[in-house]
Amino acid sequence: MNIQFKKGVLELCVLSILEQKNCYGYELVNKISHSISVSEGTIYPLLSRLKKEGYVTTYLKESQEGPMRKYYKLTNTGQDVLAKLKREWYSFIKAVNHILKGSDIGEQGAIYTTI
Amino acid sequence: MNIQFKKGVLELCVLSILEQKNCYGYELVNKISHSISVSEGTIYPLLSRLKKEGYVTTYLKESQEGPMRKYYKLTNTGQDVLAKLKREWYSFIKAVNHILKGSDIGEQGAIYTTI
DNA sequence: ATCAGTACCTTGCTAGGCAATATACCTTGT
DNA sequence: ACAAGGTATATTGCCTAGCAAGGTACTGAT
Repeated sequence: MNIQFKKGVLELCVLSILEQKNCYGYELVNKISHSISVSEGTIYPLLSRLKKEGYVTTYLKESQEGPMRKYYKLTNTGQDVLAKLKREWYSFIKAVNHILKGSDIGEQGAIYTTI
Repeated sequence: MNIQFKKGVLELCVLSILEQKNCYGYELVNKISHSISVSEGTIYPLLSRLKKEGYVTTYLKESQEGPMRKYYKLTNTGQDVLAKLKREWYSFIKAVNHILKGSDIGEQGAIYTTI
């Protein structure tokens, strides 16, 4: 897994998951790991950043399976940032695929984007 | 334009363009700039890296419009690396779009990938 | 001569991901 | 009782890659 590709994208992923459901850090690591390899040393500092920026708020909740969980909840600001990041992401991959297209077609299939 | 998204992807773009045609640095900056904002201070060090890694070779050629141009040509190793990077890129965006999907459908359209 | 376009390159800075490490809670097996 | 493993949080130091800013130098037009 190319580390560099993830730069900035994990923030998008975390915000997107939090839009669907409040989560705690460890849960996010596991959820994301199904699709993208990621470590705790990445997610926890990222979550601190998101809170510092005002994109999320936190609350504590007890757990039967271990120590306290710190849940993260998206704010209105966070929702706006997420929408902007999504737009940027889709236009970015469109731009990259446009550059790759020249040597792509009929070689490893095509990418069809409809936005 | 989100700077972080570009991390690692510009290498893919440069290699992909060079697969289609030998180019000099300034030309690459202009080509890529049509789709993705990028600066010379990014591309020139990147090209040095690619040469150091043995992904490209270089040759000089005179120009009527200015100083000498340094052309970059993909090596066999470079071709292999490009193929691998492309595979990684496509599987990466597939993974990210899978994570985003939950809140995506019927909101800003869908991304259909066929690889 | 001076400006703009072409063409190359380097320095210092910044952001974000990761391995390693640390802490502490709870359950299960021995 | 206690060790091991899963759950859960957080920090430190390192590395990579992109960028703004600055520098050099050639050519052609004003």
